[in-house]
Amino acid sequence: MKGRSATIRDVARHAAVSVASVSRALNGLNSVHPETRARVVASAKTLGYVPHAGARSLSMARTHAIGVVLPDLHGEFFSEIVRGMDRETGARGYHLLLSNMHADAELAAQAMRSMRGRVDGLIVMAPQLDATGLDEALPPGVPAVLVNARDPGGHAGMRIDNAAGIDALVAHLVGSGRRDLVHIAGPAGNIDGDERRASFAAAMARHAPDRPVRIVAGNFREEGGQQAVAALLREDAAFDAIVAANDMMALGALTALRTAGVDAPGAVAVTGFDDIPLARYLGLTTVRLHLAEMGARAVARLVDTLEGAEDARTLELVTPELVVRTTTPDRTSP
Amino acid sequence: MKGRSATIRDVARHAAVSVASVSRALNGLNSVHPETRARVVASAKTLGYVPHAGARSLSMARTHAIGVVLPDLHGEFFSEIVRGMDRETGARGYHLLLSNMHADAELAAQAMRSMRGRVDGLIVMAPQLDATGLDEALPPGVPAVLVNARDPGGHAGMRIDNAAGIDALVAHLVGSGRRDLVHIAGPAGNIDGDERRASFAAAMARHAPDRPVRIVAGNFREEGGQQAVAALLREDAAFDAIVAANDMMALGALTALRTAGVDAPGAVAVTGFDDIPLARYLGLTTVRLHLAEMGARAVARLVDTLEGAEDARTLELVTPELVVRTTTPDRTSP
DNA sequence: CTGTTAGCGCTTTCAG
DNA sequence: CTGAAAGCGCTAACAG
Repeated sequence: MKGRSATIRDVARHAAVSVASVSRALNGLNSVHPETRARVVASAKTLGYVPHAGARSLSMARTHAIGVVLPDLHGEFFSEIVRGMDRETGARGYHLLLSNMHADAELAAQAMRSMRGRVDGLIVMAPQLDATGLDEALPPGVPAVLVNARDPGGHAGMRIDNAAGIDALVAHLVGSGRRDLVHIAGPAGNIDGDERRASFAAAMARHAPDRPVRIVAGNFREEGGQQAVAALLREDAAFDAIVAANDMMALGALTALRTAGVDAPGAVAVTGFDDIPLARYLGLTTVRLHLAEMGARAVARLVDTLEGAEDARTLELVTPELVVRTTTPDRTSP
Repeated sequence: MKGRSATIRDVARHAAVSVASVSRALNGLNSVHPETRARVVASAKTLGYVPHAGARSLSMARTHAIGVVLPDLHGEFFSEIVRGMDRETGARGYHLLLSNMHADAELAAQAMRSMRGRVDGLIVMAPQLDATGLDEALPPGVPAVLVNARDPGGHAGMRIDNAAGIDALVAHLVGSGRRDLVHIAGPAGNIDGDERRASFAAAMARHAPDRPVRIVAGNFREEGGQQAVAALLREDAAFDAIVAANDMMALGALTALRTAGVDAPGAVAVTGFDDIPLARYLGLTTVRLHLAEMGARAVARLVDTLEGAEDARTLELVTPELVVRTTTPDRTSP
């Protein structure tokens, strides 16, 4: 009951023209007699003809699809990025082909290979893969842009500008009268964690050069924030602001502070990083990432190079936006 | 500098065999002399040969990809579903091809057509498309499963079991000693909103047949919950439990109640629907949707039919899970 | 076990 | 303006 769907040949036969003419007519080439085109279009419609994208791709050596290799769609993070990519991809007339790559580098390579002939370019989100391991995995001749990779090597790359984010936070804190900031770091080895930690030191040097750079360990999780505060309190440290490496730790810090009887935004201000939904709800001052925009930019750059533009194969940063809420009240004015 | 990547023919030449043998060797067909296979594998490796998936698909009439047509990746909702699909899809050796369809039915149809020859099957998330409009849009001969569609028509479908969710909530409330429940409904016209409203009446009939069915209008947003409570308070209604059609409205209701001086979980219990992250944080009793599981099931069913199994082309429901937290304290025991 | 030969469905010279 | 024919890269009979 399901006679295979009509091919271009069926249409040609029905319209009594050659397949070449059908192709030309349907693709809007100008060298087609109006009447011929009309006949073809009519035949196509009555036969319910839909071009076979696969065949078209093979013949044109162009799939109009871009592949995305990512660790796991887990959490707000990746889905936001993918959302931005999906958007841009649709706007440019491309498709998105997803493939999640499990931590293992070998599987990652395989995931990429399996896309050859299916996509025109690749976007790789490989927090764990380094540039060289990537070069081996990347199919030769396939343009790629690396998102959130430690080192894009000779490829185009997209990253969050952690330094700018931390700098904005520290500047804001110092500007609101805070003097003794301490940073709750992300897990060592994590790209963003590492960058934010380093950036904190740099920001302190710039905005409060006379103050010491205090950093306590964390893990990006809520408990991490609580434990960090506990440690701080235990050693009786003096501090009036906490710059957590992400929102979850900031929340943990906030609750730990309050349950310990510390006047949370009053005596010690708290900032996060990411601007997760909960942050808005709890009034956490933080930094918004514009993940969707980053995804969109990745696609835009890739498509541009696919369509002939020369890409600088450089690392492009997307700047986070400071979002001031209630956990960092101003102290400079009475 | 980028000599086109090696084809099967290059490998054949290099290994001094026919392309057929290369194909057989590389695809693990048994009818190949071990030594030949070894030579082929070696040649493939030295040439850096990666099979061209597109060509393979065309020849085999099988893409091993499934297309997903969805409104927009916005919010926790869709990304969770897509995540589940991505998982299952990877496990089954398939790829996911995304394509977001803007509300317009014509564009939706186009999105689906554009996938012909690119995918073996389709998963359509079309809250707004009805079954008939879908039948016209669906490429003929392409198996599809509809997720969250009002009426799957003659297709396979997946949906959240709203009735089961509401029933569990009402049973729990009545079981904890509540008598006067009121439902804050979702926007009229929304599938889930409508179903939950109807289910509320049904659940009341079953668990508290002697009580009236009270329903106030809402819109799935936080303000909707606040306004609903305001209206309730204004008319001096007597109620000891609110069953909101989703978590956001439950939150709105909760805060409205509290700012109005009502003892929130004490005098009136509140429940939501969805189990968004915020719900856990605020201790909201609600119902968890298992969205990822739904996505995975959709893929599983589709792949099964693609691989020959007979699908019942029926609507399959995924049951939500009651999550009791602190907004519904027990009142039956002192 | 291996090679030859048709295609898969479409685009694209190259001649009319 | 139109048609015939040669592929795109790979698989799958069909003969050896």
